[in-house]
Amino acid sequence: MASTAKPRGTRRALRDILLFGVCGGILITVLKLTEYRFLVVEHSVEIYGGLVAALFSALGIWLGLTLTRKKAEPSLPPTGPFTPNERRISELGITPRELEILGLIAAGLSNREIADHLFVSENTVKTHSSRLFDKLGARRRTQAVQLGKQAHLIP
Amino acid sequence: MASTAKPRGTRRALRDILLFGVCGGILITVLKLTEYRFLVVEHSVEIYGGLVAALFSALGIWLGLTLTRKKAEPSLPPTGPFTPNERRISELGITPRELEILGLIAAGLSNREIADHLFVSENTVKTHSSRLFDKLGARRRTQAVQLGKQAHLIP
DNA sequence: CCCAAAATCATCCGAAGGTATGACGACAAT
DNA sequence: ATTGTCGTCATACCTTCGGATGATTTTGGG
Repeated sequence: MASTAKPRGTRRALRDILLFGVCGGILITVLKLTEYRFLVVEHSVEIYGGLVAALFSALGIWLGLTLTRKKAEPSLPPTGPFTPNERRISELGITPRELEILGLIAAGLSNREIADHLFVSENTVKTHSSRLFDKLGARRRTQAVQLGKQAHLIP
Repeated sequence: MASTAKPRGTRRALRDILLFGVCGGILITVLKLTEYRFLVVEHSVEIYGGLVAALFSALGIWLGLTLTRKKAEPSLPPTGPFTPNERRISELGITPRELEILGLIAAGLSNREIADHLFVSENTVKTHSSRLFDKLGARRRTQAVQLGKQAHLIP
């Protein structure tokens, strides 16, 4: 509990302060560099700063977009180009029962509903799904569904 | 300006940019007074440059993550035939933010992760998703994903 | 300027999900 | 007969979700 001390209210303020500090440092440096070379316009430093800021924005956005595009999906074991259903299933050691439960999870059913649908106890469903998540490398059922579809384990 | 929900994102980005420029200008002024005292790092410009690069990356990532497609390029059609079916969206009264969160839920993210990704609090995400579930008629997030895909709200 | 919608954040609390561990029976392979 | 896998179930404990509610702020329109 202490590990996740989260002052939510400060998030926004923190952002602004961070922005302020960061751009301040950057501006200082750039100004420092440019000043000793071409800058002889001490009266129009503001304009120069604005220019720098614009350049920063452009490059920053580009950088951020590029990075986000890259790390879209961190698939773990798919070393091959394409692995069919059963191949991947046996690779991951997923049992038929677990696969069946994955399908029901993807259908949006709760553990309780799955248990009723399969005529087993809810604990059993939990055990299966736990092992399934472990094999899939998922922490949540939504993630398990995503990974399962991605690996063509389920339609 | 295609199907991207344009209304409030532009203004927000504008505000950030403006803040950027303004505090930059202020910093410059302040700098003008201080640089004649402490700034004696002319010999370590390289190190300073490295530092700037690091801050650069951080700022870039932050910017890219925040303004992912709020003010990005208008290249939407060539990416894919994904039609969010705005008819049903407005029918159900789903706001852009809620739709965004639905997408992240479908990606398998937890509320906490979504909050971090969008730079808002977890409570906010919960509020959005709660209303989203209500509008979709879903009781679980897995069900919301299923219904959302079924209604072509998400790819 | 005031209003409405949307977005933000918070707190409480019960429900559902997930982890860890252990156990038992069925069944196949060795 | 021993071993291993699979399916089943349980108990305890913690985390995450989801509902309900109220509040504040931002933003766009009249």
